[in-house]
Amino acid sequence: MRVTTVLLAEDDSAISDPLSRALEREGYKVLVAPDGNAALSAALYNDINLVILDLGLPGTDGLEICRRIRDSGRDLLVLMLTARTDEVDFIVGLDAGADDYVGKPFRLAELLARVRALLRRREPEVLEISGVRMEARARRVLVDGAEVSLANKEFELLRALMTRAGQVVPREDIIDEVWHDPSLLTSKTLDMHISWLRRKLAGPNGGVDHRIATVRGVGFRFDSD
Amino acid sequence: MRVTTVLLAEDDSAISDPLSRALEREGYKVLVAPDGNAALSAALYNDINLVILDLGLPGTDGLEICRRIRDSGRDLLVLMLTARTDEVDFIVGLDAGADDYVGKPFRLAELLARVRALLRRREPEVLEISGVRMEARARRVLVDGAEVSLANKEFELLRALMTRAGQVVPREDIIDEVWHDPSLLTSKTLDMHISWLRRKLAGPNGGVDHRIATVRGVGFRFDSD
DNA sequence: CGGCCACATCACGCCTGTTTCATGCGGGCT
DNA sequence: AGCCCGCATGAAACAGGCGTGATGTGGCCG
Repeated sequence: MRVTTVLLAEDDSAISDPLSRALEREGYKVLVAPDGNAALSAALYNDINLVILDLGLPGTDGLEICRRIRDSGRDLLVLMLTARTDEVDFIVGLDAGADDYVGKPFRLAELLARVRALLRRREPEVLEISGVRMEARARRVLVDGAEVSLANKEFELLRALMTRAGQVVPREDIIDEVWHDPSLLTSKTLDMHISWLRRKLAGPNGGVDHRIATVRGVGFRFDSD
Repeated sequence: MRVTTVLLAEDDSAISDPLSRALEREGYKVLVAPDGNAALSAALYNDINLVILDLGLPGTDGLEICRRIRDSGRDLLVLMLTARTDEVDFIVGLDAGADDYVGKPFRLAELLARVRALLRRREPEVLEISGVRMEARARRVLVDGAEVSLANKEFELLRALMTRAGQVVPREDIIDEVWHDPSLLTSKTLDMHISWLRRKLAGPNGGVDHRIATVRGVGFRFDSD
């Protein structure tokens, strides 16, 4: 599973509606659960990476849900959301095993930033394969020691390939991950970016890049030598 | 990067437990002391950078602990934490030598922000990267040995970039740190200051500055050569 | 061998993010 | 008051990112 999935456990559609749209725009797959039970079962039986959990959910108590999620041993992040901003709740919330805590009202940008920050923990800081070194936080890529400057999409594309080096990554997966938009499925845009990326990876002397292999009818593969 | 150690002097484990987890997540090493004596000896005999000191600690009085820490001459920061939020305490607390003061109940985000802000003061007195020497207390900057005079915002901006040299600092983070005002996010003001800063860093002969790199759509990076 | 299909590239052009210029405002200093 | 400096902002120049249609290429299958 490459695409990050967020479960939004929130009953107020005045919140969940725009928020889920914002999250989708950020490239996450979003599930919405309008009450405690739905949230819990969604969290346990789907492949979720992060739960945004409103404490004021109807049905099972939010804290209880959080605890049960923790007890289940699943590796997912919990970001608590609540109208009550006093310390008691935040303490109790963190104690129940939440990874972070945002009080309402919140700024959308802040919430998104927190989500990004939480998810960043699961990304490796530097990846080095076949002479290509990718430094995530510096957003920098070195090929055989020399820095090459990649555009945003190129960088994401390379990351998508490198994090699964040695395996074929289907076109569809790449598009999900880099463009977050299945409507590009039929487009040649991806090929274009592959082309640019290969050229940059090949170095300035313009040789042919041997690292990104095409698998006809399926996708691409970043070879680990 | 050195590890920053925080001493959490707090007896209520309902607070210290989750709070220490939150601090650890921020990347600090955390020690917990459940009473006054433990706090004092931990502060004096361990390599602590910052103490979060609950005034309501059992054993030795919190203010007294603070004074003793100060008297010991150790270079550490004290952030006071107390249920009593009236200004009398605040005054007394600062008088005892606290560097900052947070009343309960507090928001987690706020406490963490204060901690970060305090620790920023501890940042190295002089930072020297890629030929740029920044003397924090003197508020002076030398580029290849020659002093350049920076305006306030320029200085803060440069500091924000230099303290995270080698990493991309997102526009949003910079604005948080330098302007404390998210409404500037959409504005070109930051770019303006970047522009001025680059010009000054480039030196009088007006060459192009190579140190501050733009990362399109993300932020800026101060390159360590 | 011929045709088809998937992929690679080229050339173009829009659009968004960045840089810079010019301008104005306000606060501190003389 | 008059001046200078720091700083925000609008407009305009500019650059690079990125999607698309046209066109080339090579493999695969009949």
